[in-house]
Amino acid sequence: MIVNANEPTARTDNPAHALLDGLTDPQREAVVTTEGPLLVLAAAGSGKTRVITRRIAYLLSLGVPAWQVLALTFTNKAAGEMRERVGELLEAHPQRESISRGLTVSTFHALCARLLRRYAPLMEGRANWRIKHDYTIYDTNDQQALMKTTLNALQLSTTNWPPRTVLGAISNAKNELKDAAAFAAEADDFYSRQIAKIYTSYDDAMRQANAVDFDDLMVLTVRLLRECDEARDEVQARWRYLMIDEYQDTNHAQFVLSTLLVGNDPGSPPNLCVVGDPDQSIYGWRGADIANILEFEQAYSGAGLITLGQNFRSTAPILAIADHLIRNNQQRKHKDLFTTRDGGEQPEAVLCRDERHEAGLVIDWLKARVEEEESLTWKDAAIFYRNNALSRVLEDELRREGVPYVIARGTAFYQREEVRDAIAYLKLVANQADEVSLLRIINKPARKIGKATIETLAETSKIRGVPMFEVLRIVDTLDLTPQAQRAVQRFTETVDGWTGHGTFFGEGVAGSLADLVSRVLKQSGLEDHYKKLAAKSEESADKLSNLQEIVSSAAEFEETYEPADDPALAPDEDDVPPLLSIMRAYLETVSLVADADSIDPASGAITLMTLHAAKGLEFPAVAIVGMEEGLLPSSRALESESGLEEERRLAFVGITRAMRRLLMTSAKYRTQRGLRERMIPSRFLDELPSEHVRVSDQSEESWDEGWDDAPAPWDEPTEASIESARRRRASRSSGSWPGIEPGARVRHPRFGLGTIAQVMSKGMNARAVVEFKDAGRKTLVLQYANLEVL
DNA sequence: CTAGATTTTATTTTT
DNA sequence: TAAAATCTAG
Repeated sequence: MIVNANEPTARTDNPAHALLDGLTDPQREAVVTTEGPLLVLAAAGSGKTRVITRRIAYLLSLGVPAWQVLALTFTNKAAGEMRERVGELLEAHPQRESISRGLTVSTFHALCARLLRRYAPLMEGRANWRIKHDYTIYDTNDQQALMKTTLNALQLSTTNWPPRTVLGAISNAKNELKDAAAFAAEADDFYSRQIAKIYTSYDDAMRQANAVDFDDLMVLTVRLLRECDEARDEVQARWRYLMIDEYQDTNHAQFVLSTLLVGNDPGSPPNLCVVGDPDQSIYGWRGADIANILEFEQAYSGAGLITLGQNFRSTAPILAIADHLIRNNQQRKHKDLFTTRDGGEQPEAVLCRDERHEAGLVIDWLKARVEEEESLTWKDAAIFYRNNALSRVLEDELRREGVPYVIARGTAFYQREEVRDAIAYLKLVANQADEVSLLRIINKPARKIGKATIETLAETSKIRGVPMFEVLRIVDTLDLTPQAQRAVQRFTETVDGWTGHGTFFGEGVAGSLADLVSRVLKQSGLEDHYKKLAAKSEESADKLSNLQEIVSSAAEFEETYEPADDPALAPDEDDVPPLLSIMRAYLETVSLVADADSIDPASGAITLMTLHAAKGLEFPAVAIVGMEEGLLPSSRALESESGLEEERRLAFVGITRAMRRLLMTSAKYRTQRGLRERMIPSRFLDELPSEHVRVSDQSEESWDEGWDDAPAPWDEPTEASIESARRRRASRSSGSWPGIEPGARVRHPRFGLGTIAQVMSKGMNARAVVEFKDAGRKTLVLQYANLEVL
């Protein structure tokens, strides 16, 4: 099946050498070069994972103690997979249990979270050290909530200072290891001075809440290892071999972190092996610095370089179009991609009518592939898209057709309102300084602590510099109505009941995590709240069952949880109640889940995911939808050349996931946030070599089937229609629909002249019943957005 | 203070 | 379209 250009290594009796079986020369080289810094440039599909896992197994079989080996990835899924595959490779080994004990395979973020838990006490009391060992991790939503309060306190409007934008600027600074003071020192214009001010206040609020964001995990660990000799010495004495996967996605902070973990003493160069592919760098927007990989050899003197160029994954035509596409990137060092898998079907590109047509077509295509090829099943098929919003139509259609599918959205469960509420209660129990969580749930469900009361509490907390929860305890001294004071007191008593007044011991305190969770759900009133509503709406019934699911998830976590007996990773928790320590571990895990983590290759279903989540995976049959200007490349990325090139790499990543069959689609019209728009096929489709792609235009087929309010395909956009679309959009955002009332004459792009018979709804997505005399007196319910008033 | 209705606004990718 | 913000009636 796979014909290897290089002759495979001969099998020997040495178990270590069995690990080299079936590897090409450069692959084998990468496995056995265990000492010193090494850069492995691994092209898409070149057996990168294979090399890393064999390398780890090889090290262990040579007698390197597992606890000296550290492998870092970006997702939990990648880490789990790596651990599993190393285990499989060692299956034959006589002492496989003992030689792999203590091996650390982790994500950057989880490793940092652990190191901070462990060593934070050593840093407490140092100037500006922000956190204690019982800190909370804030996710994007928490960050935004805190940023909103921060901006509010600074009297800055969220219109001029959008929280996302401000947080983005701060995140960039943190990725460069610039703290608020350093940022302020460099700020030489109004805008950056303002950001510096916000950055300072935000960090202040984070300190107050004893919380860190994702970037802080890196920043604070770097500071810890730089300033605390004890921590650094322990860590460096321990991990002697470090491997980093997807190195092209590391940012500056992660670069510095990796040198701190293993040291970079010219006298004894570190055993640091990094694996990556500049052509698959797709996280530039998150601060990934491609210089890390390009300048690796300068950063580590004497570093080795191995290039893996042979592709074992895709057929020749697929590889040919990927190669052709990526050659359009100017900022790139050319790399030869080659395969020995000759033959294979041509990739296809199809122009569809609209997103529904596209969804149906893609599903039909995948169905046909599965029917045609015996060895193909649903689980071998995947659909990729640029943004999550594009999955909706696909999901609808898949459900309608009864095709099994899974969607890679590991975070979805924890993003639900009711689940976030429950987690917020737990976070508050774990860290009472956590103001974001407190504010989230203090009046949820409603317990008569209203806006005015909360404002007084928050203000008092600000003025006195006391955590808000402490203010709740002295509510009787504040100028509030007796009712409000009672309500607040009852709330504090409830929370104190869960924590046993901070002791986590005694009567009424939960005995297990699951027990605590179910108490919290009951006594907070959250459960009752949804129980009451469950009979009325399906949504509430769902929410109720989600709450139950948290209890099960906690129980499951508890069952599989083993406290690390690892000196560098286990927090010093002799005097910490077990319940508290397991809850912290649970909250940490929950905070660090990623979408890609939920992908289960064993499920018998089509996988749907974003192009970003697809990196590192492969599927026999792949469809990429929404290959349109403004989508892929995304309109945001079009602002810069480097942005465009990153989009091209994203397309490259998508294409190179495909092993045998590939379909790319674009739609002529697409409804985005309720507005139907004319789309232009992606420039990336034009950049593909025509001799290797089968292109077809199906956008004008079977028009009578789809009787919706779409513009007719033969209506090419004219200046006038573009202008009227612009006006419609403008009037839509201002919320007014001039002249739309019963009797008004209107024109619809597909159905022509008509009269409004009845107004169904007003506002932004207003609809009306319109009668069309010309089209056989048809009466249709249409969106105002598509009507032109005459 | 609460709950629901109404209006406004924002849209990429994620640890 | 969907989420967030704002308004309104009880």
